[in-house]
Amino acid sequence: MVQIPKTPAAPSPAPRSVPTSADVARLAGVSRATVSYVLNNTSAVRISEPTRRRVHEAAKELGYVPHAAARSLRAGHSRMVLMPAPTMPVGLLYSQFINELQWALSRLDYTVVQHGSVGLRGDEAARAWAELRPVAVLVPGAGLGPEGVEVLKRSGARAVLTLGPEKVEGAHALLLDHEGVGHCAGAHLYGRGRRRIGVVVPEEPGMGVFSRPRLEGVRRALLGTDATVTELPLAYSEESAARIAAQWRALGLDAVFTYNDEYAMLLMRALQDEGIRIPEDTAVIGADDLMIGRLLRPRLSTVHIQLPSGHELAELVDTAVREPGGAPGTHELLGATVVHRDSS
Amino acid sequence: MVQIPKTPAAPSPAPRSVPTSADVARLAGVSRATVSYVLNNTSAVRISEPTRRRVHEAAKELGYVPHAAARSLRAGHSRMVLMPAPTMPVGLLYSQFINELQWALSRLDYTVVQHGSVGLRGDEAARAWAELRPVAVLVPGAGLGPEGVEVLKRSGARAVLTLGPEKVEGAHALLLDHEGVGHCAGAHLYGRGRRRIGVVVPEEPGMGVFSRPRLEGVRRALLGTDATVTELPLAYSEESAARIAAQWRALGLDAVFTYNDEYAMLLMRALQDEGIRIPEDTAVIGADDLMIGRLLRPRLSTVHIQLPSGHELAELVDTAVREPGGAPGTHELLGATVVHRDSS
DNA sequence: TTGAAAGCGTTACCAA
DNA sequence: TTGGTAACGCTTTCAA
Repeated sequence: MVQIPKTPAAPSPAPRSVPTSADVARLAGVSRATVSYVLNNTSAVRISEPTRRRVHEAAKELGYVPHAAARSLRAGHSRMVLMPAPTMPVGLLYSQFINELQWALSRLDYTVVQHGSVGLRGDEAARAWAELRPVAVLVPGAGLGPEGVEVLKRSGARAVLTLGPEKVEGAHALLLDHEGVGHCAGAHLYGRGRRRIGVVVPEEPGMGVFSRPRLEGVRRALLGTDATVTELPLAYSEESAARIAAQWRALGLDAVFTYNDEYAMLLMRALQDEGIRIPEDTAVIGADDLMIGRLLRPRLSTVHIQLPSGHELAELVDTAVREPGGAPGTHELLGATVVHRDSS
Repeated sequence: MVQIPKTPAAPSPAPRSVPTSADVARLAGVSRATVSYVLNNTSAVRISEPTRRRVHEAAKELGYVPHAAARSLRAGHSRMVLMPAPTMPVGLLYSQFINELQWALSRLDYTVVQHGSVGLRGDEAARAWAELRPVAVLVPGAGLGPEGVEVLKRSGARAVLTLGPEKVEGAHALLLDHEGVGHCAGAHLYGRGRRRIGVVVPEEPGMGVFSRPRLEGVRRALLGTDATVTELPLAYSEESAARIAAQWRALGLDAVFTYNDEYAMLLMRALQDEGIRIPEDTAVIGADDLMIGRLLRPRLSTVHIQLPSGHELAELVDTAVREPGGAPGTHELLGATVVHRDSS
């Protein structure tokens, strides 16, 4: 490898300034306008075939790539759909959903961008997003308040969608019914004859928005029955699971809802290592219906959450963008159903 | 909820056009320049305290958010670091790494953005990224060719880093030594006395770039020995795993390297369901050192990959941005080490 | 301490 | 069929 001293007489072409449409125009011997017409296939004007070719060749030769910022500045809008990048490791279910959504939105000619907003609280994050002037913002989880929505709309976002446990004023909300997930699990365990029911509450910060409603759902399902609910704080580590498992017999629980399948795997392992039999001594049910649940022995019962398909959600975004007047309060409740396997 | 007919006399303020710095200036009774000075804390110029206050108040009242595109258009550069969003579900290891990286880059005042480039092949993707004029591009995995790098650099990217199995001309490369991972695994199994060694090759499209070098690494480790290597095509589904497990005794293997821990879990389960004892009949080793490996019984041996810390990588990006001349060929080799548990 | 004006790269209108 | 030109929102130099 040749080390380059001071003078950039490198083998690779010297770092020229980046080519603009003006450069293309100059090289092709036409005006900037013509370049724009050709490269955008503008149908309103007809450009002669030889000219088109010259423009295309010039563009290719220079390695011209249009400047998105300039374009959207001129146009007054962009086709960017912004989502915050997940700030914590996210399950398979959700990451598949994201991919599907990105694909569907690309088909509709949107550019999907995940903004790495770490360490930004609520409104700061909203402002950071707003600087990019996205045409739509899709926020999973909680954390966006009504003020945030307002900031985004004021800065030109034609649609703000939330996908989370609670409705946010001014935004289209897709309600993930975490409370319903808990309710499902609780009702299922009760129906299987269990009465002393534990509920795992992850200790990882930020999970509270999801875990609390799930817990409440269990409580509601068991309201007015003779069943009891016991909270089980659990960190995602073997030590934490072992600690709980060691007290298990003392706790006297005959069932546990583990928040999700990943925590289920963690806890089941610890329980089995303690000699607790599943489901005879303790029934276990998870949530999210991940692949690992099917691979556990006994196979894990779980609560399946009916996420919208990426395609549906993409359509929803597109509609909201095209008709910003359309009842911003619309919301859909996403269902939960039990998948009964062998662990309960 | 009030349905809005035609006239947008909504309860929420009518969708005014988005406020610009000119609007702020008008409301505060100053010039646009002054607004810019105040909001950017420009030190070269001293603005009286009362004026500052008026500007800040006006900005807050209008909900003004600066327009990033206009700013970077004028400035001639941005602080955006672009990464392609992962196109397939990604392990815990990697997603934690991404988070750490995003955090570290934010600390250095970069905006991190993951671009959802689905269905775009190599150079198309590079062009799409180039339109956003990122100051740096970080590409995990394969798929970016030298032409792509050239496009990005020509459009002003001051640093292009790849994090993958092979070096790309013109880019800083962090080499993930997949071949070394396979070599580790192969050497380990051989050292444990195994001689008929299977290697799982995921059938999912796009994994070939990673799985092939891992396979080759095993081959190299066993070169010149009496051990044999058998390729085992496996899809990430229970059926596929069951199919392989059914033929297992006929295959006569005494060890298997499962590409990673997730495939290990899948295959181990199928083998155990067939009554194959691990590690007595067949030793198993995975890779990536995921949490699930510790939860399997027997505990899974695995190959740990030494990823750079997010902080280190962020520094590397920053350096590359500030000194674009700095030997674009630099590369680091990231090590792999065996974590020996009970499955081998 | 503040204001006027130029210019970043694009596109769209109007004139040639 | 093509070219000139203004405008998008912002920063910055120069002048007042």
